[in-house]
Amino acid sequence: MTSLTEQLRQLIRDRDYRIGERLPSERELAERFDASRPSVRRAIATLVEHGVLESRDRSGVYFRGTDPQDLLAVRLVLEPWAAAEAAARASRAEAAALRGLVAQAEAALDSAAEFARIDSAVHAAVVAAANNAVLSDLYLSLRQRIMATRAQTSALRSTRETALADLGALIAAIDAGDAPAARERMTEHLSALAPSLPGAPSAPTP
Amino acid sequence: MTSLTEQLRQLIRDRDYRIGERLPSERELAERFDASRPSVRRAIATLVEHGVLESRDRSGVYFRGTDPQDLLAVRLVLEPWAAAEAAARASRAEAAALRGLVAQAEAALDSAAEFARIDSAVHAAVVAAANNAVLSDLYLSLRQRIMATRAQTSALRSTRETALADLGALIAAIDAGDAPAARERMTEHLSALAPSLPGAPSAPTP
DNA sequence: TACATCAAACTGGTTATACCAGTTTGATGT
DNA sequence: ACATCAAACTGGTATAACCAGTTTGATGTA
Repeated sequence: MTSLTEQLRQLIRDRDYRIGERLPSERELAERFDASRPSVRRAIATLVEHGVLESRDRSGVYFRGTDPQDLLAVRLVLEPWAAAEAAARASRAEAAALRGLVAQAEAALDSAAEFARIDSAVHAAVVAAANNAVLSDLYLSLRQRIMATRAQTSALRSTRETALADLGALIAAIDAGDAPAARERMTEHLSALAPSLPGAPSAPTP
Repeated sequence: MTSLTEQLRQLIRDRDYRIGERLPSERELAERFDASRPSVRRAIATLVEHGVLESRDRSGVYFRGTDPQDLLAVRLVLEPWAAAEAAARASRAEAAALRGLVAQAEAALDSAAEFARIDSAVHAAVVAAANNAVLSDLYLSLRQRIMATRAQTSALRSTRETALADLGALIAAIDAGDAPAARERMTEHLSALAPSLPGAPSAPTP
């Protein structure tokens, strides 16, 4: 059973809405999802609250999109710090869970989609291990945006292998309680997402 | 004209709810605010989304509260970075708006409440000047929490004078495009909030 | 054909009402 | 004093209706 918010997010991703494009009306979405209009409104409100959609009175609901560079910039500020906090504060159970996730990632090297799912779970788990309730809530919002954005799955196996090595080093640093190393590893891992951004040079510009 | 969300936030602050305490039922709130239950539900949902409230099915709506230390820790990560970005990217108009706000703050030195309001506006303006849409949205969430928390107004005039000096230096750094200085000034300014936190030593502990 | 006009259809926002199924509560009987 | 249980209350959901702007497309005109 998937929530209506998730169904809506899925629709946005699958139809590949462009920024500023209008979604179907609330009434049509309700019919399509076989739900009531208030329920659809609630799902829309959630995504509006998280900056994914924009609702204009008497006009329609529009895809707001997210500037991938803005998103990555915020992640590069929050997540390395979260990793450092996790290294300093993570409980034994949280550390064990992180190691388990890395093992799962290794087992999922063959599937781009599955690997991406687990990678995402690692990020969330690191944030949770930082033990900061405000940060955890903020990250929920970031996840909504990350997931509504075109999936940045690493299509190449070699890319996934690099990512796995990054994650292993990151979790090892957290496990060892080495905050500076954890911060550095997370920064590296996230920076690997930059080249896939629109406008990033695939070859040096003259 | 105040929004229902704001009225609700005000209620929470004025009645000084304790963490975990239950709010009146949706039906009672609707009657009290002279609004419909769906409208009240929408306001509640907003505050739930922002981590201020928690809604338990068939039980009630509860004040979730915010750990002031967690909140300050997140602000100390995001806002100094935002200040640095603002220094690097702020437009002439944004810089002028910031200078205007500082002038307003100076004029409001005599009123603790008014000074707090302007100080809050300065933080929001600095974040806006960073020109990062994701950051701006996240900060909306932080503001909800900041405002729902017991107002940390600086009761003493001397404290306000110190804060004003901090702000002046901060805005000057942004104006000059000096990112490292802006970062440092924001860190200092926020750190001044720490001593008022519960558990902070008012005198050195032996 | 090209264009201005305008009415009808459609939009999100709001309210009212009713029902559901668990939870809480307090009166009841022992 | 205590266990029992029915009634009141809770948030979650659905249906329906109305509002007032927006959008759209058919219409009539030049």
